[in-house]
Amino acid sequence: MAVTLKDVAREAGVAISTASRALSGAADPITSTGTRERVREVARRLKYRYNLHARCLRTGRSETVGILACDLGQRIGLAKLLAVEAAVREKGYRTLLRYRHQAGLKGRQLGFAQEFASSEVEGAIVINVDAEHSGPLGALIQRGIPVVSLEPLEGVPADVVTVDRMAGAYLLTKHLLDLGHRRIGLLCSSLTTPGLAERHWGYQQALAECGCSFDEAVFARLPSNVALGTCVRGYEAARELLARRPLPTAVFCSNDEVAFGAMKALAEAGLRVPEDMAVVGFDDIEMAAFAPVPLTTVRQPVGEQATQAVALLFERIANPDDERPPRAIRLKPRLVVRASSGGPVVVSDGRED
Amino acid sequence: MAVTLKDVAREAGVAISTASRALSGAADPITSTGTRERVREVARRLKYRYNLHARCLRTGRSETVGILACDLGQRIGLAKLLAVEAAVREKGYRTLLRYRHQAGLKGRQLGFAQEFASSEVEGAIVINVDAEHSGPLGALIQRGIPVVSLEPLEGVPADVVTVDRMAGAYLLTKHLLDLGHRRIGLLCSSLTTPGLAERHWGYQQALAECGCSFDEAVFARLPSNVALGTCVRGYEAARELLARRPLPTAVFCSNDEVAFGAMKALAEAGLRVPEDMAVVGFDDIEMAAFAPVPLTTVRQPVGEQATQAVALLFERIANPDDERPPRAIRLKPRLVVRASSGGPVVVSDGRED
DNA sequence: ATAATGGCTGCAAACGTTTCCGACGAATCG
DNA sequence: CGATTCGTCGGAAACGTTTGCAGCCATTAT
Repeated sequence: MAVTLKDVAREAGVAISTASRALSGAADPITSTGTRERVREVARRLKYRYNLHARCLRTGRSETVGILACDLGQRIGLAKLLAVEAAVREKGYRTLLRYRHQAGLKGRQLGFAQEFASSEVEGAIVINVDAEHSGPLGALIQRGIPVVSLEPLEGVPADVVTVDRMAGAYLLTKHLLDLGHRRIGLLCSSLTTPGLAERHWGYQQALAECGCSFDEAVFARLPSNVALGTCVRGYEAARELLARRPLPTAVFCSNDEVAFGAMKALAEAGLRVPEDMAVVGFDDIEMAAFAPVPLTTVRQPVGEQATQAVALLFERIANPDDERPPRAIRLKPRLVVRASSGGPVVVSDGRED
Repeated sequence: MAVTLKDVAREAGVAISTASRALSGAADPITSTGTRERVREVARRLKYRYNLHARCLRTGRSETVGILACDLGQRIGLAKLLAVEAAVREKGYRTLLRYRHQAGLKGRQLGFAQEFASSEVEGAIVINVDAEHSGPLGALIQRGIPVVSLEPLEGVPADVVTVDRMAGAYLLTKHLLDLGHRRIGLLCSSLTTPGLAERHWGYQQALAECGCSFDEAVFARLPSNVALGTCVRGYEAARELLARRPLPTAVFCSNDEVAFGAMKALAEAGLRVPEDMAVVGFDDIEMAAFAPVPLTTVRQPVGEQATQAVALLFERIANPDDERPPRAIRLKPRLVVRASSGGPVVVSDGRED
């Protein structure tokens, strides 16, 4: 059906091997200029396209990296996905997307990482996985396929390029403390999940420096049903928090979407932002500046994270026998002060840590 | 390096073909239960994984569909991407992501659709492409690879499953007219791009029914620099619109992100929503309900669109020789009335058209 | 008891490409 | 002028899998 290398060779009057050389090697004069041009002309005329699987089977390289993600409810995750895709493409590689909706998890217990066929991908970038998949990820690495994660991973010997959430949380909390807040609410889905625990530590550290301590009463958990959407979950958690007394004077939201939800809950309760309650988010998605009250938040260096992760991955791919231990790169986020915290609107770059 | 079928066969004491049959066929008793179990046990022990490229080369099927997208700046496009991925995965196929950042276009003039190698994908879903790529898409179809698009496509014989934007725009405009508005601003990037032109028609049709006509003076074009982000572009366009006189009493934004930008411009100008100016968006992204003023908009049936598109694609894949002409399915969007338009908050389902 | 039947299994070809190796001609050098 | 070298090309093997075909053995029917 499809036109193959044999057709091109026959039409051009050369051997298959010659045709292959004429088409693959870019500048190597392993074929004479005459035949090379002739073969290429024929290939163009016949609309020849190489067969991916034959080439990959023969060369042993698939020129593909897998992108693994579990929950892309937040805009920041999608931004990272796109950034990784761009960085991978920059290297001339393909991207295979493997996405597991949270809702679909119960259907199949098998981790999706181990589902990769042999030589399907040469490496993988993990945007975001829940803990249940760390096992399969380990199996992947054991098969000699390098993995780089954008989130902290426990018990898996993978390189990680993370955004220092602790520093981010510290910056935000410090910012609120500097503005005089002493009772700062906390809205997130868990205190123990790796990425979130980090945030909590940063929050607590800033509190401790100020002589304050964490009061469980200001913590409201997001509903676990992700099908609700992150804004809605933030809204629900905020309503729960607002029912308690005494009210905090500020609230720390685990991401910008949650902050949007919280703002709605505050507005409905007749509370003004930031006069009655300050609000800060996390991520600095584009909409943060367009929130009901422009949102003070912390910016994740998405592009840099993707670039570095992909660079690390390709380094591993190029040196498969290199047994060097997993590396961890932590990128510093940047405080973006807007109106929702009530402070003077400035941007400090937070590199002092 | 990797463990192959030959290793499994040798270890199990059977021929390669037997091992293949024992592992591939699920229930066909083409091998005896004894050997099948034995081979599977060995495969499990050796952690055998089939080689993707060898299998695809032999069978001629790659079990992969490509996902093509050009500009994913809006949340709705990402929602569609994820929905398509889920629907494809449901069918047991892989998804290959091909994304072209708008900014990267000038770099390579080659359309990305024709870049697919032979037998790399069995079909493709187009989320969103600009007109420059319609040529390459045609070439793809000519190679016998079915394509289904989620946006209207000109001059390309592909199936399309679109959301009826004209109906959506009509619903929104009618809604504003019913509320007494007669001068309705229009914020979008172009009046001629397929998807947007549709919207404009719906807008004009509703206007015409009411005896009004379109006044160019209420149309403000979004800045073309997509790197700015959609909210910012909406903000800029709205500022331009607000500088003109007489002011419209309502503004129709080409999507929800633009509406966010517009709201900010309105707030800065001291105008209240909806009292001084009503605002409507398009798409109904999650955040629409969490805008500074909850946004009246039109909901795109994302899940249904993805499911139908994938169904159509697999129908074509299953019947490659079927020469039936391209089909077009138009899904009806649904009006979602919130506070930003000033009407009574209800939800009509717009199926009367 | 012999022939026919049918279930399992092994052999080998094929998918389309890359690449090693040998061969051939021309060109260069001694 | 003969020998060596170099550039160019063709032949053929190999990558790992699926699958048509043929052969084998056990079972059943005649």
